[in-house]
Amino acid sequence: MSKITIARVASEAGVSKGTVSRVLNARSGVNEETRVLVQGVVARLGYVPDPGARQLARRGRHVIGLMLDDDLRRGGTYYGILRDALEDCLSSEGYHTRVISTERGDAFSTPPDGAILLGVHLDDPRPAQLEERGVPFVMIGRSLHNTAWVDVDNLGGLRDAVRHLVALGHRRILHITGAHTGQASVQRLEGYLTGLREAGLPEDASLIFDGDFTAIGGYRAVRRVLGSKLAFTAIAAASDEMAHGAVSALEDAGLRVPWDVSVTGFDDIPLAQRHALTTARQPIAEIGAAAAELLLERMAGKPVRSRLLATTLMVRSSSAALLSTTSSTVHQH
Amino acid sequence: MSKITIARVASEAGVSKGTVSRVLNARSGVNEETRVLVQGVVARLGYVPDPGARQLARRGRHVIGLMLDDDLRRGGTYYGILRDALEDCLSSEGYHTRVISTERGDAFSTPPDGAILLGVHLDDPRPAQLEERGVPFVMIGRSLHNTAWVDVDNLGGLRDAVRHLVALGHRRILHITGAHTGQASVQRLEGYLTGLREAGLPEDASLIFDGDFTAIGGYRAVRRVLGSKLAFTAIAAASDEMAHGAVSALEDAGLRVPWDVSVTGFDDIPLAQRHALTTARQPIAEIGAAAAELLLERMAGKPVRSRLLATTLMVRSSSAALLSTTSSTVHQH
DNA sequence: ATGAAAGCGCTAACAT
DNA sequence: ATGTTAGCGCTTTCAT
Repeated sequence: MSKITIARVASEAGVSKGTVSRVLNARSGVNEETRVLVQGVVARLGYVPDPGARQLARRGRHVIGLMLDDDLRRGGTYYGILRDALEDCLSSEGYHTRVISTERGDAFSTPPDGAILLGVHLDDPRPAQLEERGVPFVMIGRSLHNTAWVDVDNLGGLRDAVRHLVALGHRRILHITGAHTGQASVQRLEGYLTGLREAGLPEDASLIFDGDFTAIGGYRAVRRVLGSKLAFTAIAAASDEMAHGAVSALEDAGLRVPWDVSVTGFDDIPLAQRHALTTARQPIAEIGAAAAELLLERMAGKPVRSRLLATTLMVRSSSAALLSTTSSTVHQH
Repeated sequence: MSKITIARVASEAGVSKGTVSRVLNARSGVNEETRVLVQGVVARLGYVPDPGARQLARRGRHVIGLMLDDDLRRGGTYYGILRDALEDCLSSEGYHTRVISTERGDAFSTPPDGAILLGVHLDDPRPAQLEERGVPFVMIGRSLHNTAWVDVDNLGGLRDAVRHLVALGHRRILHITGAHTGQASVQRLEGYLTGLREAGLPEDASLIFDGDFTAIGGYRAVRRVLGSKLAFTAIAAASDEMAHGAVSALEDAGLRVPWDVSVTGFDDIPLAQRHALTTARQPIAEIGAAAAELLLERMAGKPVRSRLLATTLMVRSSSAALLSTTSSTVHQH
């Protein structure tokens, strides 16, 4: 059984390759009857156009650069999934993804035909460089530039976590922040504050603890909290890693999650599932898909668009209703 | 400036497209002089072959499957780097990498022309499935099967770390193991024991602590150690994550690294550099390159070969010579 | 509205 | 050892 080509579809439908192509690409100027006929044959044969041939014939260019600094690339979980999602979407459209390491300096020896930027900083030179060279691009994460971007609703995610905790009866909710440098941390902190505000709870700076997105950071934050005799019943961390560290520290101090303290994370990495952590899930695959879509639009010369994707609160067993006794409030053990 | 094609390279080099193609694909039957000449022009022009056209022109589809379970793919650091290395090597040979998720079950709707297997378990069905379908493959990590594999010398790496600690004067060296299930953990433990044996030190089961490859696991292991009044001056952890957790726990207990305790890791992830951790570096990119090479050999019908890659001990400031006073031995604080 | 034919950039036979 | 040429599967003129 050899591969099904457009020629096969054409002959089987009794039309020319050109007509089949027109149908495939939803081009105008095809008789409704013929269109239906061809679509039928396509479906029956299970024909899938060859992406490579397609791009080749379209005379377009086909290389998409995935630009990131090595640190991010080595940074873990997020990158792998995102990369896979991106590749999935783009390769089916006939594009080929190439990783361009900022550090290796091979950035522009051969500019790609389009680019996806990861980990863009405020004074990042890449957007300007690409602009200058006329390479269309989409950034993952928001920016001030007037460019296309895709981002997750960090604020909304943390706000949802706080809402959830408030609904469970919690009033003394701590927040462990991520690294100061990132936009995401700032937005998540803002989400935390928004959640408190919505619930009519006071914003109390003493409830906010610095983390660094690592499990150890979360662990240590809780250690500090416990050392400070602060009263609290819940912790909304800015990442799953930190939430995991926080849970561990609570356990090591003899507190039980969720009975004594409720904890929520952010991201929904596999670790969150393993530890049954309530968390705001980032739709990483969707972010990749959206980025691919927007980039293709840009490459087609369409106007700049951006997308903010919502998180989904995954309620698991690290959060529970506050017991209605006053004694349940945790004081220094 | 229009796109640079093989024709452009050919004319610029004063040869035919065929010759350029032969050079590009490292085919035999090209004069050394011409080869160098063409390579020069390719480099000067920054020519990159169009992946689509390439795939189209080749008869077969030339698709390499990257098979892993989603858990591994989401597992972080290692995967991202490896994937990049693999893609680098394979795409320059005209192959296209496709991620095949074991869980998504799309494994064999269209079998790839070759496959790289990650995270193979003892009773993994994939090797047999591939064998049955005649798909050549290479596994990353050793196995009992008579198949090609690439692996890092886990035993040697840990042994080197222990040797290093012994050379610094350490005698009471702890080991924190990884997850029990993995081959890598077992081999690293074996390396630890080998190191002790070489130095004429006794194998003492009470010096071995269970970790789980996470920072929190390392942190907790050290907590247990400190709670047990065990005397020790160094820790050889089976991963950087765990070493990092161990260092944190030591610090939190008022001990200073490396003055009071020396710590070594394994992997050399970016975190190890940030925290100046002495560690056995895994040559991840080389592993990818070797896997690509061996797979290409297999696909060319050459005999099965395997490769064991050495680690490199990166000596940084988490390890130091043992002070020659007896009092430097750490007891329960 | 449809068909015929000319490429897109590349590889692989077949010549030389 | 190198040049020549015929496609690979598709889109896109240009005819009809």
